[in-house]
Amino acid sequence: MKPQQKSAYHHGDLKEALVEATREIIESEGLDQFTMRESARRAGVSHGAPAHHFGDKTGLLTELAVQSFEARVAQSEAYMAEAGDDPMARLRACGLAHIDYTIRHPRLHELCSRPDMTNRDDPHLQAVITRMSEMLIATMSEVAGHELKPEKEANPETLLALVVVHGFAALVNDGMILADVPDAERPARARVLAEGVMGLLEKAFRAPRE
Amino acid sequence: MKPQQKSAYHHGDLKEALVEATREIIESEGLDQFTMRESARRAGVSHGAPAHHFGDKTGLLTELAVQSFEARVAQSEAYMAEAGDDPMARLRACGLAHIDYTIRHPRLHELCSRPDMTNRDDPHLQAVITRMSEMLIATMSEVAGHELKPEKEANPETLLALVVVHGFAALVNDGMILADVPDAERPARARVLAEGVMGLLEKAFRAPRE
DNA sequence: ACCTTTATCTAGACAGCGACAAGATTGGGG
DNA sequence: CCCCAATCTTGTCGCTGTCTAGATAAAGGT
Repeated sequence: MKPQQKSAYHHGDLKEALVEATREIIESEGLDQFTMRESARRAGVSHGAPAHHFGDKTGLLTELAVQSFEARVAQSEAYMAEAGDDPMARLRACGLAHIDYTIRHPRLHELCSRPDMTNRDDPHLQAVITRMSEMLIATMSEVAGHELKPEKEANPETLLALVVVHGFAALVNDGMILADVPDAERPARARVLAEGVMGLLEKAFRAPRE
Repeated sequence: MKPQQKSAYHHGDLKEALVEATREIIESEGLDQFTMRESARRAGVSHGAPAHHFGDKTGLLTELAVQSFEARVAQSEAYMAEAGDDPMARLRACGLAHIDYTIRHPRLHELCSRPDMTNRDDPHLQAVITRMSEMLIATMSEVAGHELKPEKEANPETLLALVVVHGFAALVNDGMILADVPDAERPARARVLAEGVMGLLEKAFRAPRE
């Protein structure tokens, strides 16, 4: 019953092994270096095996994208739990968590933001994205003091928060800032900069009634 | 001397024709649909012809990226010239110009932000990116009232401006907002939202001395 | 006018890719 | 015990990017 290779056939947990191999390829070599055949090679199976579990290339990548989103949400929940009960502190923690995850896993984030490589109609993918959106709206609602509409573009504060988190991480990953900083130090340096930007932002947040 | 096809050989302006074909493929079909062979087909030459002018796939895409950056910078300059002399108005125009270009040409912007598909060491590419950065710093310096350092991460205001422009456009192109709006209306709708966000932001900008 | 040089483009080959189909192997339910 | 369904292999197809050698045409010197 162990998920070891009992024989050439019936690997035991090939599906997860393929996803894991794919994650390793993408995180170390980059998204364009991934091929189904290379994943099969690393899992020690033939080049046609992955198709049986995932249908096609998009299917495999979609499964990895789902797992990445879940890890992102989990990290965000952990940061927020650590932040205590103050709504603004929880919002900051949420933003910093997303920025941190995006910078620590730039290739996975790239995968997650590429509709041409993932199946946007996949129910698991839709579910985790929905869950992530609801988390944000709930957090923003606590700060606002009343229930906000689920449409993110409905109120400028939600939009601004999204824009800053998304934009800051993208700026780092696109090499427009902190490009010369070693990878290991980048998350810490980014956090300092992000806190500075967020400090500036709170002026805009604390005076919502003009 | 006309750049028409004088004969099968010596197209006359094949290099530019290939770049143009590549632009059309990418803007209409997407970045992953582009192949050197398809560009050659559209230009009416053999599959090996592009390599002579660009070396390899990256060379061709780099040339297109350079042209895209130049168009972006040109549009930004036009918006700013139209905005008059007020520094804050010029900064707003600069930001709106970048957002507009990014949303109108999402595939080209994707190309420009993918180091794995373009040669970052290309001198033309470096030149136009440098020119773009200098424009931003100069514009921010006018607003600040004194000369800012060229490092974008040096002062929070510059960073925040970058973050918001970059992030807003990315949010739209990633389908996280305005996803249900038809392509034709999206730039106009985005502009309204962007002006709203920028209005919120000016509170943070107008009180730089805490 | 001729001939050579050089830039340009063609044509063919190669390995690697994703997808598909057909077959081999294995484990579990009747 | 046996058959069935799930799992994995093997071979094939058209496509890709890149490399090579060769064909063609324009330009320039004499």
